[in-house]
Amino acid sequence: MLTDNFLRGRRRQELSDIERRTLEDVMSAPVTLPRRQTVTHRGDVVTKSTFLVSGFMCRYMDGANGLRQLVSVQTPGDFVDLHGYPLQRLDHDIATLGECTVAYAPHDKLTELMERFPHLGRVLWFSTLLDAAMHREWIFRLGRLDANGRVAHMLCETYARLDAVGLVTDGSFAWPLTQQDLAEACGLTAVHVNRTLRVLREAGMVEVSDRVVNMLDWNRLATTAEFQADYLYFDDHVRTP
Amino acid sequence: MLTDNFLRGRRRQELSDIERRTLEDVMSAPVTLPRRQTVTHRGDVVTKSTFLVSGFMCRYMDGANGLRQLVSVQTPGDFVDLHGYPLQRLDHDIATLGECTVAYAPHDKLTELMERFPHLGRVLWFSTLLDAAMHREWIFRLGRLDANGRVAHMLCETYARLDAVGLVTDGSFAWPLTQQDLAEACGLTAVHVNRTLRVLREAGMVEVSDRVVNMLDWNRLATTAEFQADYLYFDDHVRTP
DNA sequence: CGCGATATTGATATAGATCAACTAATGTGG
DNA sequence: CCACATTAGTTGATCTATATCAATATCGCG
Repeated sequence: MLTDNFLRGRRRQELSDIERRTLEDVMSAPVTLPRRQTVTHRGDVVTKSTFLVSGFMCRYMDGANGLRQLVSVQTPGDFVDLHGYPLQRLDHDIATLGECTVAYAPHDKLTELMERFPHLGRVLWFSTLLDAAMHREWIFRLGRLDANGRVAHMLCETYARLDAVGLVTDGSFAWPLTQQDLAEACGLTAVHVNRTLRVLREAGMVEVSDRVVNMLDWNRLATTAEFQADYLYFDDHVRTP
Repeated sequence: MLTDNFLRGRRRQELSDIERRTLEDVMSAPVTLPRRQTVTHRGDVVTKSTFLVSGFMCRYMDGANGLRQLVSVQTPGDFVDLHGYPLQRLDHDIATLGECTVAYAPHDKLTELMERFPHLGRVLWFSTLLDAAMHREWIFRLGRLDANGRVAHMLCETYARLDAVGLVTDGSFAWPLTQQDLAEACGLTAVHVNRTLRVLREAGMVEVSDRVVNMLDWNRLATTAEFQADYLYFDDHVRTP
């Protein structure tokens, strides 16, 4: 099913078969989006939400100097703009990184669905709050870590999230971000990201090349990143109230 | 009523009288909390949420070097840790800045309440997403603005939020944050915040002294901050779906 | 083949950190 | 009510992480 990965990377919540099936019924047929394309602009009114089946997307804001600041990277299984359902209007842009497959969930159908399954409503709420938790960690990353720590933290988080949806093999995973993208995520320049990656590589912690990340020494990388995975809420399976 | 300010600073959503009254009934009697006290720690399981009646609170994360990184400042009318309702466990610490008055809403009662009033449920969801929107802007602030811009942005946001709940008089408002706090919010050192405030003051944009902020030139301050208030969702009154 | 996108490396500049000293205000115990 | 500690703010001197500018290398692709 399309939603096989939904909440697998956000697995705290279990969905019943009927909930899962109903959610699936609400989705449009999958659509392919080309790489590096902005699909929603700040201020746009949204009436459907995008479920990311495969590929990577990102959310970002434009700065006056022309550079953008990424505020999130979305991985398969994410409901990219579910927050647009209560917000109705977006405060940032959304773009694809690599080529993506997505399916759409119209908001009016989500409303019906949540009336029938209040528990599913709280699961969806939970999912949007997980994004907020990642935002907070992102703030920490920018505010308190140096360049090595920021890049390392970014890679640790991505590893953990992709691992949860089965997209890690032998410590390595596909990664469509360029050094420029990584720079825009970490509040650094592309040049400095390049040097930072060299440091991490020469230290034997991680290799990033050819759109593939190879985690060589998780422990040292996580230490450099001050990474603690608790904010991803993977560690327990609790039913929502 | 205690909740008079609820969603006044988040005023997109209107509550009916009955919703408002029911929400009020769920709240504990108001409690006073002393200044500069951590009230919840990362990892704590929470079974009630805190409604901030008056005063300022903040949420923060500890870095390895001992410094903390603020990830949000909460102002009167905010449901400080409503996200703890779906999340059940917090990924950050919560503390008071100045002295505060709060009231608590037990989570089991919130569940009942949302079953009776699904619309109110979406309003609460909306409220937590507003925090996420502020997180995103915070990421932008740290990733793309220099020290002047960061401090200016912080002050612009606070001004806008306090204005919405009627806590601004003649362009000035009470502000319990020390320069150290502001530094921990902006990813700067206290020394540099001090110099930054001097620059903004000498430029005639804003005066921060004696726990009071005086906005002297909103336009220039907002330009310095690249501040656009749309992410606070004040501009329109739309009913949730 | 040649062109745009990406990655890499070196040289230099700078915003902000760090270290240090001092002031002013506030509180507190004797 | 004083003596002294504590907290917050201010300013100067120096250091450093990262930005900026510039050149070259590599690679996929039309």
